[in-house]
Amino acid sequence: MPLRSDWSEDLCPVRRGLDVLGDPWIMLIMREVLHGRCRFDAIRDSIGISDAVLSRRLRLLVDEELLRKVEYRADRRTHFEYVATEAGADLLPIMHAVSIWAEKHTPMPEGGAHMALIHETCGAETTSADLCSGCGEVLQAGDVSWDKPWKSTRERLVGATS
Amino acid sequence: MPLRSDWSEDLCPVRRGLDVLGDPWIMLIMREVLHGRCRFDAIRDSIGISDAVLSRRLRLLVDEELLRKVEYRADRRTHFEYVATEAGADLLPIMHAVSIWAEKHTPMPEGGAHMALIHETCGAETTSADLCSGCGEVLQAGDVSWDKPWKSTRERLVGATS
DNA sequence: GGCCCTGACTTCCTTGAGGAAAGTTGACGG
DNA sequence: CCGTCAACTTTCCTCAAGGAAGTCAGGGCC
Repeated sequence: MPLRSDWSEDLCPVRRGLDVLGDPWIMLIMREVLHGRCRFDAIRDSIGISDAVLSRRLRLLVDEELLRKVEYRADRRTHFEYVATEAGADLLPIMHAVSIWAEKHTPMPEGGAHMALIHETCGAETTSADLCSGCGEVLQAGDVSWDKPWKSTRERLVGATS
Repeated sequence: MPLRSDWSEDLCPVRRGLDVLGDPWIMLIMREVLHGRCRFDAIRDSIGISDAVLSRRLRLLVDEELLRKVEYRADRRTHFEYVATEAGADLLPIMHAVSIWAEKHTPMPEGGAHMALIHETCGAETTSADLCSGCGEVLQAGDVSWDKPWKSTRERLVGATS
């Protein structure tokens, strides 16, 4: 992102993190992948990003090892999909923190509703970003569902694949 | 940020949050303010941002009510400083989450060191973003210090001011 | 009163990011 | 062997983000 300097070598971890995460698309793409929407079209249609930008971001994310590109067969054809690495799945607490902050501090739009973060292991809703506020366990992508009442869905996230 | 669409009305809280936070400068500016570097010059010199960009971002942050601009007198002059609102101080868990992620998943540069997040209320280092992993209390900006060994500082953050 | 200083912005110019649409590649399937 | 589909990649255009330099408004000093 050359409109600003490179922060990947910065001593402060916040800045190093923002070097990758300080882009609004990155987090949205990772959210889709953690929701199991792993294919190019699925991601594009779901977040409303242009082909060119999505393509660039996916390459960046693979380079940075937040995603891995894998082949698989379906409909008797070879497809590609993107799966989260451990680094990618570990963005979960950041997404939770953003979500909790936004629910508290941005106005709820018409037709919106509270999105509950469910720790499926214990069944409780968590109000904390990285430790389940119900049972105290560390939250992992594979153990969490996001309950979106406005879509009537409760989707369990997909964790990292080795 | 009109290079992309406006997400402030989006039903998904992650997207609403990223509408404000999906910019690398925002978080850095807020970090400086929470560290007590509240004046224009102090922020600029500390994060290496140009005057124009800083000025725009500060206005945005005041509009969005993450910061409040206040006058104060020092050196027999009237100065301005920016202080965090509650919404601003509540970015703390996001910063912590980013910091924890970056320490785990980005390479530590030459001369870097682990930045410990200290919950001054109980004295323990926390490894969780929003609940102290030592005592379980909710982490508030005013109760946390960031220990940066590479600068030999341990700075206590400034919380929200009503 | 004139002059300089510092802090806090604006103005202006260049560059590069975002997006629409068209082109490309490599299987398949008919 | 031709069309199709997924998954990009490229091209081109526009617009806005970033940054250097200029501006302005107190305040102090002589």
